[in-house]
Amino acid sequence: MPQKDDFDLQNFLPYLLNQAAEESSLAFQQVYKDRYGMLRTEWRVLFHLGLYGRLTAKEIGARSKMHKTKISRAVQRLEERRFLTRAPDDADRRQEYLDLTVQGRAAYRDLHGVAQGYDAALADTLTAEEERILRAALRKLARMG
Amino acid sequence: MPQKDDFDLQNFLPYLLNQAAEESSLAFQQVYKDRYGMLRTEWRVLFHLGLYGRLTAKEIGARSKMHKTKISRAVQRLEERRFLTRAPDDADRRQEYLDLTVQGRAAYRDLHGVAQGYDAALADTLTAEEERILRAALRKLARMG
DNA sequence: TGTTGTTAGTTACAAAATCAACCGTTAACA
DNA sequence: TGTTAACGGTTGATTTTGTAACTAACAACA
Repeated sequence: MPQKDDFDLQNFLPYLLNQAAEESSLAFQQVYKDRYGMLRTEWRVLFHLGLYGRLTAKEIGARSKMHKTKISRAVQRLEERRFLTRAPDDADRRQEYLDLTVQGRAAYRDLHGVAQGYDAALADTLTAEEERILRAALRKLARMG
Repeated sequence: MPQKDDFDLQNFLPYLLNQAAEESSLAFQQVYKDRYGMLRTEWRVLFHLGLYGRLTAKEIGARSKMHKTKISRAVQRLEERRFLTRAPDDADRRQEYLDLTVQGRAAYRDLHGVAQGYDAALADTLTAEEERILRAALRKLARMG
């Protein structure tokens, strides 16, 4: 029982997805790294706080599916660099509320704008139909509904 | 000039791509790790050699876009575990030809089959049109033509 | 209350990725 | 030829990630 011999790495979805993900994030990665010295985890935490406002680390974890140790370390670094502050929750002292500082919000606005422009530029390499179906298919594969 | 406020992480293509890539590779990762103790870099090198036959590390790098240190270390581990051998190139002694051993080819055939089945299972969560357009769009984004 | 189990978050240690410097070989060319 | 630059590949130091064990706080319920 021979295998279809046109099955190579370029046809393997996980590989294709990974290549596309890496390639497509390269230029943007450079921006948050160069402008704010951030790692991807930090940019993600910043983005969540900028978009949804005050959150706990747990809530960020639930939304982003990042592991809690990644979040913990990202929060530490963002705090050190004065992009966010922690506020104790008196009703449950295990958790802390995270808020962006003025500086954090400025970075968020800046990067949000860059991301939007970058996303549009990527989408421009696709037809409208491709873009729509790509997004739908990716959501399915990522199990986001 | 306000920003479109429906732009969140779930709409940011690099993020979506990354989530889909991670989610979709999880189960397969488990297979080459459990059966052969391989890392992703090693599975990729193995796959390239299985698919294209004898290659140098440089050629694997050109095809896979992996960094040369990753490839160097993956080759080392695959050699230690007797999945491949090195053959000197007398015409250019800087480089070596890499060949799979019998054991390496067996692992390749096994994993190739698993990958094919896994890819088909992923594709089954999509409609035929979605699948076709997804692959085309990913190739564009990954700049593979 | 007291015990047991769970949760939010951190820390310690191991595994892996990244980056720069490096070695031996080949190429370019004076 | 002799010198310099470029190349293929490896190594070592540093950074980042992953895994598990941990702390402090809360919850459930005898």
